[in-house]
Amino acid sequence: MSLGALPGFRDFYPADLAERAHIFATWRDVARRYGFVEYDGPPLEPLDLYTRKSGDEIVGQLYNFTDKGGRDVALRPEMTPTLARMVAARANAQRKPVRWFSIPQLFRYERQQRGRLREHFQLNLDIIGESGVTADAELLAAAVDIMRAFGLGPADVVARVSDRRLLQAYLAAAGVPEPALPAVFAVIDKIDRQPATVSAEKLDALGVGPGARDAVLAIGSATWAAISAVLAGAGHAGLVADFERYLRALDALGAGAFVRVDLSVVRGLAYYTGIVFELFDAKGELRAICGGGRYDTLLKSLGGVDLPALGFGMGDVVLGELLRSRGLTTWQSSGIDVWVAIGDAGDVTDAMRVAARLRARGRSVEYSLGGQKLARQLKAANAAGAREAVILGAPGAASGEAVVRRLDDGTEQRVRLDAWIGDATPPASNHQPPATT
RNA sequence: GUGACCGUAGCUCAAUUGGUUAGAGCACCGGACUGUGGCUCCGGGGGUUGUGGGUUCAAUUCCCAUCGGUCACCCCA
Repeated sequence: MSLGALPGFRDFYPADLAERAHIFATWRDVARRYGFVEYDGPPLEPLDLYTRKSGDEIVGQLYNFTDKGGRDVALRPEMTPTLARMVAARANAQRKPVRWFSIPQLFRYERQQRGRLREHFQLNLDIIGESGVTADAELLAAAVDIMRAFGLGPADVVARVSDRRLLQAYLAAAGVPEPALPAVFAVIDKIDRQPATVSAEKLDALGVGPGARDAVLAIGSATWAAISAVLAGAGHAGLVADFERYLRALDALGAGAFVRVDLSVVRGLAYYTGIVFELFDAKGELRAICGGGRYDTLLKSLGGVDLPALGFGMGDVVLGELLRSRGLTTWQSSGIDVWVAIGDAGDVTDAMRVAARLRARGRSVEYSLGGQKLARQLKAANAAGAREAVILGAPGAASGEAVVRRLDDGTEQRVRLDAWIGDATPPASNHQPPATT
């Protein structure tokens, strides 16, 4: 296996690429329905585009090197810095809000695990230049509609939504000391992945009192009614009203059934400034399918333009695992349209002429490249998934006639070849359900 | 980067717990059923048992290293 792909990198065989193409096509279709337009940037960027935002420690997770011109460069680990640069360069010329999406291949030097490779494709969908919560709702509704487009419903996928400011206010109201907040965020971020006793000990060590500690530990199961009551009582009626407008907007956009308020969603620690969300499979078996939120200060710190922004990333790896586990494998190839076979009196050049004319009309056509007897040709036609075979030079056929055989039920029809080719039209769709044998 | 477990054909798995030439199903290729596919039957290709050492008369089996995979940390853009 010395010739295999590098660890964490994938070979895409035709069946694998069919899945990838299906995912991309679905992403593009929903993005288009929401008015987003596609962009792209270079896969290789200056190293400091990433260190400027995240510090030098991120270098350990980058594919970086010095190029032949002495420049420190890195394969892109994320799209946001590139987006920020591109938007900043033409910020004044863009109609606001900007709705852009991209499907970059991203790279990170990390030890791979299931659902996490060293390379993946990630849909990035961002809205720039709108600070109201309707934009937040629009963004999540798009993510939810992507799930729907793949055939996933509320029983399959849950959107957990939170807000950095709500969480902070809620913790303060519960009695968490102000200086301990960042460290408490870190504990909450891990609350599902470590025993409650460990989380409790960490909170104790941070000087969080017993009452506040219990509130933190139960934060994932706190209902919006309970949370909003606490916040309203603590003088945060404005925050509560804003978030409720967000939830109502999600309902209006048809995404409400997927949404669950869960303040324990922290989304890392870095640059999110407002509403954040994650999409999970409802069974909780896989990693997050999608994550995103509002990052109003990031563009200014990266690219110099001060515009509010929000976006999400959705990778192809976990999504593909989820679709396969749910049996939603509609990308399987449906095979070719026509196989041109030649009988006794036929000649391979006749098959070529017929194939050429059918192909010119958009049909997918194969014929036997090596000389084979008819039984063999039909066997090959069947293996190729052809829907019908046209047999030239069948015994007793008049000049200009051919036999068209349907391969699903074996029925045959004698046709005038010219008329039959003339009737050929492109197939309605290349995404038929898989042909079961 | 740290730790645990696992590596046999393209895929899923065998090989009487150290024993002779490593097998089967599926897939692939071909033949027969005397020139119209799927079924059936027959045959074929394909493995340095991940790799390299070690122990032994003998290693797929035991030991070490290395590479790869899985999982948990780390990290999550």
